[in-house]
Amino acid sequence: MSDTSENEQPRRRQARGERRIAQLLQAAAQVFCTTGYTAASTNAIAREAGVSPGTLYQFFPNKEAIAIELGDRLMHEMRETYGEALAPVDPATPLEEAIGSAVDRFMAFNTEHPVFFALMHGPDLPGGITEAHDQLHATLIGRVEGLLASLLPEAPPADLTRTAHVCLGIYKAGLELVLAHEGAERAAYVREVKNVLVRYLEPLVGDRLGRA
Amino acid sequence: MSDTSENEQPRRRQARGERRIAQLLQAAAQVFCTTGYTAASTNAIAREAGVSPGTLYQFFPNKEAIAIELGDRLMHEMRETYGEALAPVDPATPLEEAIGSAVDRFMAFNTEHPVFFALMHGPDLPGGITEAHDQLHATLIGRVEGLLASLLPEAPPADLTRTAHVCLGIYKAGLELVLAHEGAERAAYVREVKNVLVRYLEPLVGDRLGRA
Amino acid sequence: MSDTSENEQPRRRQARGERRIAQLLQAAAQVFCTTGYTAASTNAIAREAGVSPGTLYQFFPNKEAIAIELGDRLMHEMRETYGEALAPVDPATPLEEAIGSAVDRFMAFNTEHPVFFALMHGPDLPGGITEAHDQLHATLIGRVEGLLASLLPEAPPADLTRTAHVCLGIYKAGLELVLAHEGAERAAYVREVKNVLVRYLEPLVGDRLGRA
Amino acid sequence: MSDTSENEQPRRRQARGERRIAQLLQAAAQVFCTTGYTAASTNAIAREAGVSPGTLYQFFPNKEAIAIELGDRLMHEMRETYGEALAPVDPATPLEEAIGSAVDRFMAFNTEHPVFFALMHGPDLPGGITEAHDQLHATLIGRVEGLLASLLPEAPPADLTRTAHVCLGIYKAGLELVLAHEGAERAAYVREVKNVLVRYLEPLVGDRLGRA
DNA sequence: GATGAATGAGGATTCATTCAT
DNA sequence: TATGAATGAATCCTCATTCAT
Repeated sequence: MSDTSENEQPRRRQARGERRIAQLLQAAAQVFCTTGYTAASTNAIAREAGVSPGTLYQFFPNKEAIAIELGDRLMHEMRETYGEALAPVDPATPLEEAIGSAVDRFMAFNTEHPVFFALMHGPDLPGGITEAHDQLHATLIGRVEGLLASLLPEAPPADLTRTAHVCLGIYKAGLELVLAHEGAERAAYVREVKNVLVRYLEPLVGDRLGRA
Repeated sequence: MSDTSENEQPRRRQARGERRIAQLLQAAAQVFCTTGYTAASTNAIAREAGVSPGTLYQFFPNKEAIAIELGDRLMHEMRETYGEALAPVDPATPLEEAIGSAVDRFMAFNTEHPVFFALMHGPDLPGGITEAHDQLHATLIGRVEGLLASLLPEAPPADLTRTAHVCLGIYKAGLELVLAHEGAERAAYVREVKNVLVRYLEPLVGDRLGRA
Repeated sequence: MSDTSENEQPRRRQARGERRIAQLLQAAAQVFCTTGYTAASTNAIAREAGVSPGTLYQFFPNKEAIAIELGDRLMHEMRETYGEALAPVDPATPLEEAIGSAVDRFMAFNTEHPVFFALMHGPDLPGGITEAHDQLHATLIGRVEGLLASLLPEAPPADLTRTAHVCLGIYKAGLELVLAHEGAERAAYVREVKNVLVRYLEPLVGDRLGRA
Repeated sequence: MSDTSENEQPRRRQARGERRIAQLLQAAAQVFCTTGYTAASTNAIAREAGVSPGTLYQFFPNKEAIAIELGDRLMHEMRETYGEALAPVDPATPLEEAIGSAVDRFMAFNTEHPVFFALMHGPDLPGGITEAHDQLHATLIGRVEGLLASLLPEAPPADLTRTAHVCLGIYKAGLELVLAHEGAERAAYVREVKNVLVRYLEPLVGDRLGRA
């Protein structure tokens, strides 16, 4: 009846739940990485998490929801780790440096969280109907747009969006290659991704530099 | 039962078989496009082809085999339509023209054969275990390498392969964006893809031009 | 922990328990009405009641028990509302009036408590294995027998029971029709039910009237 | 290539399928009778039929479809066995005879096909949303209306429909009682059902007889 | 070759019920 | 008491594949 009992009892309960959720998400990450999103089964996720199927459904209504939550948490962690700082770029920063550091950070995060790729890639049907994927994609596009906005302050919104899509596409394609290689070759691919992006954005940004 | 029948019957049978195979592959293309490779079911393909599942298995041992054959035929048709010409490029051709025409041709083919994208994309698991996908990918890489070889005759093979992977990655990412849009926006994305590729390759090719 | 607490605590607990039980039964009524008895789930009942599944099982050992208790309370309320009066009928009362008022009262109760129908109907298997249903049914039959006994004092028990079953069957069938309609049509069906019962019982009762 | 081969091959195929369908429907009838429609599971039906679940789904898309087909076949058999003759009644026939023979025939059919009752009863939720049940019910109402139309040629359609619903309700309630008893008691209930119906319809038909 | 019936394991999801807290 | 997490069998249904005809 005291405040503590009313606050802590539920907290302890929720704590167990939270642990289970984390455990399930981790298992889901594992399974998504191994088999891909489409082929991943809720039963497999539950098995990987060492719980019964019923338990999974106590926390998530379906596979989609798991993917969405996973994506949310990843984006959250990304923001926490690298800060909202992805966006604002000091106009004085040379383009190569800006791109280089952004790519490095993204890559670091993606190599540490391979699920991210699986989620970005999404289901294999061209149009990709999945909410999870769409949501993640939209968030990413937003962040890239933010970054680009600081680099290309005078670009019309439509162009900016298009450029963001192209950059993200390049990054995703590059990421696939990076993840597929190791060591020196991986590093080489990272360099290529940066190159492609820098060279692609250079002319767009050029005016700014020219004026400065 | 006579000798003649032994000569002609098989021919007729093979002809019928060929028709069936074409029919099945077309149906498979349709289904792959609609549902994606992973989610496509052999039963659905058979239904779409208007034949029984058993018939399908008379020509293909499994889903994989269908995808592989489909990829082969697509590559074949691509070669027939655009010729081996993709590769040899007159060293005098300006880079933009070479890239532009190659992208246009690829894009034309891909828009006419949407399956191609589904096959390239393959199942959604990162590492891509599927033979069908791998095979198609390898062939494509080969062709791109060929094209690049004529542009960068002095590049070491490892660099060439890497560059080919990057170019194909850019192209695939671009294709996804192109297919996702229509009209003017689609055209704009096509332009962007060309831009990206040209700007990426320019410095590599530069020496050649400089020398010329 | 003191003696007083042993006297008062239980009372408070019982009071709370009673409230919980009432709450659960009301929720169960709601769910039974919405989804039918067979399809009703204990989890759904608990959710509807705003408590956890565990709490439900603290008061009821299973779904059956809920239905039984619900039936009991309904019968109890029925008795309290309309009195034991259902049974004793002044022999001088004309049959139509006796039947008419009995049907009206039953119908009023049933329209106010739609669960009643769900419970009477019971699970959809012909033989009705459910205790809940059986118990309710038995009680109802008993009451109808009581009513009939006052109308047909000389009928042999076996006939009386049979007649009671027939009357209850007619009433239940009629109730279904009544509940399925509204307004004037509903009223018309109520009239029909009365008609059927009166006409069915008339000849059986006739002797009594003739003799009197 | 001859007509026979084209006609008979499929026929033989279909023959196997027809047998399976009959077998599945019979199994479904069994299961519906035992457990009721709502609680019946497709797996249980398949098991009862001695086939795998997949086989069941080759012929029926879901439980509903099984029930519908079962109902259709039952109605069909009913019509074939007792003829469309249920409807037209010679105006000279005494009411008791007409009702008596109709009830006898219905009862005979229903005792021989206990599923019928399960299907008529339908799922246990009051509103009964099931197509199978609705369809069967509609057909039955239609037939009863036909019968009544010949007895009450001057009744307005709305009354006729209502009367049909009441009669069918009485019959169904009676059937439940009849099926729940055996031997002499069962016979007694059959008599009661006839009584109820005759007494209910007598006054409505009376004019006709009066005039005759 | 062609058919379509048959399989049975596996998919997502639900549910009555139990148990630690 | 109350909670809500946990269970695991059971639900419906699908699918790649095989096989008798």
